Amino acid sequence: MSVLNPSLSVDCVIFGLDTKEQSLKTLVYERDIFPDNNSGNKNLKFPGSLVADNESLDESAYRVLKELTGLKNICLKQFRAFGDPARIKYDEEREWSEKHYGVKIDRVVTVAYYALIRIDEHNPDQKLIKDKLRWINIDDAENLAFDHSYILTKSLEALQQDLILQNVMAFELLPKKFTLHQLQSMYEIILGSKLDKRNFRKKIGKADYIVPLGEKQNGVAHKPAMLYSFEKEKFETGREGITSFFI
Amino acid sequence: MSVLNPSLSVDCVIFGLDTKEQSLKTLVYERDIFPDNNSGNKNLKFPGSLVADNESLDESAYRVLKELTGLKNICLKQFRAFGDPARIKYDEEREWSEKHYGVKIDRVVTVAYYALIRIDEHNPDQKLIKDKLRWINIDDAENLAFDHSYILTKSLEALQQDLILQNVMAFELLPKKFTLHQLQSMYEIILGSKLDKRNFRKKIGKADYIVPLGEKQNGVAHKPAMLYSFEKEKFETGREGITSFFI
DNA sequence: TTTTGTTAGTGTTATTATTACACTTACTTA
DNA sequence: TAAGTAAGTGTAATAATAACACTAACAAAA
Repeated sequence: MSVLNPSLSVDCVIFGLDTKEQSLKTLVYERDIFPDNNSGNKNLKFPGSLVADNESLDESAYRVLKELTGLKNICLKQFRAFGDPARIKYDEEREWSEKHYGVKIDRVVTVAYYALIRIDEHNPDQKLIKDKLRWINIDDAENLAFDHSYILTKSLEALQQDLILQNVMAFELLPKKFTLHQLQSMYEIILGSKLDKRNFRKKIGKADYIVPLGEKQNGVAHKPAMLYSFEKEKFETGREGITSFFI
Repeated sequence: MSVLNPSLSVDCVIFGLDTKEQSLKTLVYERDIFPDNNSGNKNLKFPGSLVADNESLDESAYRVLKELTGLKNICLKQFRAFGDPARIKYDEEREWSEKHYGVKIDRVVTVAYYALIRIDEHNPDQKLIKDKLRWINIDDAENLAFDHSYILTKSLEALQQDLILQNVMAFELLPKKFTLHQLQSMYEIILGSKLDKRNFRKKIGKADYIVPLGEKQNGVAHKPAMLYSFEKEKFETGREGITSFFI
């Protein structure tokens, strides 16, 4: 690999939808620069790295994600750069970074990306998960390393706004065949609020890109639900039906 | 001043509302690295500079704007980073940058900001305007230096989206006392489309932060219009009335 | 003083979107 | 066979949007 730029990094905020727990989590990478007992979350940071001199920001983000988590074929979205010279708060953090990357570090501007995946589908590399990576609930993500808690707040705002303004990412989270309950539940988890079932279905009914398959669930301990699929082509061309999603 | 980071810059896309010409312009800085005759817009770039090592991105953007245009007290908004390693397209551009900043330059990631001002109010420094700066119509801004035409496209999208989702910046463009015609006209210029007068006024009527002053224009060659003012406090707290602006 | 040009200002109707709200059905498991 | 669970369905009130055309008040020109 080529030379790393000591003042430029990318960070990936990976949101994981936990459909069982009905919660939204984020993937963090654990280091051991502060002693275990009273470190709080200071050892936890988002997967990220310095940018190499021959790669674009997007390329860098995808590379880093793959190297640090094993995740690929997921869609990252750049949402902001963070450049406070005091982002690196502790001497230990700076020392860790210098040792880790093998370069002298002064200030680092980071370009942040986010992605949204299903935890039960795209699980990251199991060896990494055991060793360094951990899913934490977004509500428990205070006082992360650097300014990463602030980045998390901003990325959640960006995600919610993109979801409301109809981002395709949301649909790509679902299995190929899904029920309206699953779809609604996904919106509720991400937006952090409950939606009315009947109004939700009324709205979905107008979207021509969400099509019933004429096929039902089976093996469930309740009335089996109709399965639906998301038709990307219809979504991208036209996009009639839904005006805006649940503002 | 302190050391400039050779791989990190900020660029400011300043949108200027030209109320007389009913058009949206942008402020560009002219260089002389390509011969005058066949250079197209290649000599034109947005005001921007490398970032100093002790300043935040925001500070850098405000500093650069002031140094290069004389503009201050305007609100810049960061909207994206651009990091294609091939952003610098021509050898001449690289050479110019190296001479200009006095550092060796490989690849530069730029963090872009935009602002929206009224051309007839905040005119930039007159000496600079004569010498280096120029307002150009956004429709004539093709083939600018580096990737600045692409940056312009993206910044306009960001501006329009922010305006629709009710950004305060728009109101700060207007004189303290303004007519509904001026307000509508501003929206039309920025959004690039015409709005219905009656529906517009109906919508504005619901916004409690746009208040009639009980005072009229005078000296105009037509029926004098009621003057209104924008009340920032009411806008920031509550913000009842308008739901979303003209999607 | 009359005419011309210009922007101000106003209401209705039809359509569509939003919100709030409660019961029966179909399946599995105990 | 009962209990538990999610599926699925309709209405009515309110609010938002879109399309549409004329009269009023002023300054300047004729």
